Amino acid sequence: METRERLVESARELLWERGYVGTSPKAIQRRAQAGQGSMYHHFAGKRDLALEAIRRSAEKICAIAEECFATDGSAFERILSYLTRQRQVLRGCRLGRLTQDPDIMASPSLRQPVDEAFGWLQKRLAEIIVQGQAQGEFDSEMDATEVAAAITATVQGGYVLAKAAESEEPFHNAIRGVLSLLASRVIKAHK
Amino acid sequence: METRERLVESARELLWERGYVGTSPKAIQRRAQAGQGSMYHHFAGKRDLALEAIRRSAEKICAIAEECFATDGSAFERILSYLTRQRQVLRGCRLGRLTQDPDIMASPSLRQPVDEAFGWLQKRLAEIIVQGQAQGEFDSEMDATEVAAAITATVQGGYVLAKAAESEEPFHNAIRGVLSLLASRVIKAHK
DNA sequence: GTCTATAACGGGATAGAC
DNA sequence: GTCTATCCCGTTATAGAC
Repeated sequence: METRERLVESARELLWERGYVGTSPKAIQRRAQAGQGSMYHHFAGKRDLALEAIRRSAEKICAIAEECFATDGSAFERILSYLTRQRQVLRGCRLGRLTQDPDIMASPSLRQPVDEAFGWLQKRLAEIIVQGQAQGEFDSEMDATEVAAAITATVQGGYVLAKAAESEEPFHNAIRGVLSLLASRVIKAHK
Repeated sequence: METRERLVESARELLWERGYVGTSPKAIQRRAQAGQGSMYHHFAGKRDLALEAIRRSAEKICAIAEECFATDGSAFERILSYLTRQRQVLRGCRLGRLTQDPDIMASPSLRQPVDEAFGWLQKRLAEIIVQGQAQGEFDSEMDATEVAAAITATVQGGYVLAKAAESEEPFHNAIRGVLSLLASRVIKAHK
């Protein structure tokens, strides 16, 4: 891997592990096995490198989610596929953790990719719910936007509870909980 | 307010705003209008002061939740009271944000109060759900532990989504979403 | 109890040689 | 492109005077 690429990947890992405030350029360089000079040659500074790392993480997260959504199956099954996909629960969400970082939130350009990814995710889930309703699978009384937000929030909150407990259990409990609630809005008569 | 007390309250505010890694002793002193010497007289160091601040925040959060839970009303109404209580949504959760802090998670003593508070919250919600089931209010098929985790996670995740969007909307959407899902498990025949 | 001085260290970046 | 030297500042204390 070239130096530039190693720098971005190292930044992605450290942002995940320690956040923006907790990550120093020096730490990124060490992990990437690159010198000071290399980093400041390829990037204007810490912020610039972080921006690229965050953008890439946001793209990947959306791509992985879309893989789950694009499977064929009922709307419920597609949501199930997303909620039960493999995750490194105890490491948390690469994007969610950035929302707790004061420097990220203070910088519109750094916050933007995070905002867009969560916005896209909720919109996509809402679309799937609406499709399910159109096909008579889901109770049409359900507010798609609200339920989509609840699902997205459960995942993010699940990570928080898992970290607090240093255990994956509360995460999986939360996912099963929201899935069971959602399952009860599936129309029984549906095929 | 005495100096010691001002230091703890300042630490609470700064931990909320900037987290542990992002908060320096100097910043706490400035906010508390206390000198270096005062801080190191009353506390062994940054960690020691943070521990007291975190413990206090955990206690307060549990106390506020219990106020909501202790109101009379159905199980659903008590949960509703908790979920719709006044919150400073865009500032996030004092405890949830700490789970994203590498230094907090690396220190058992700093993590403990956070862990206990979330554990207590989930246990308490599960109890209320079980009570609701015993009284024929909630569908008895529901797994109380899982739904309690889902509710707790929705709140925490709602904060994350709100911060990302710099808007309270996704938080309130998520809360309404989980409430509507929960409402559909209330037995209609119940008085 | 509170103050100031001091210190060792790391963060974040610039400059210029190679 | 990458390296080393250098810089200024903030962090997290400790020491001792008042």
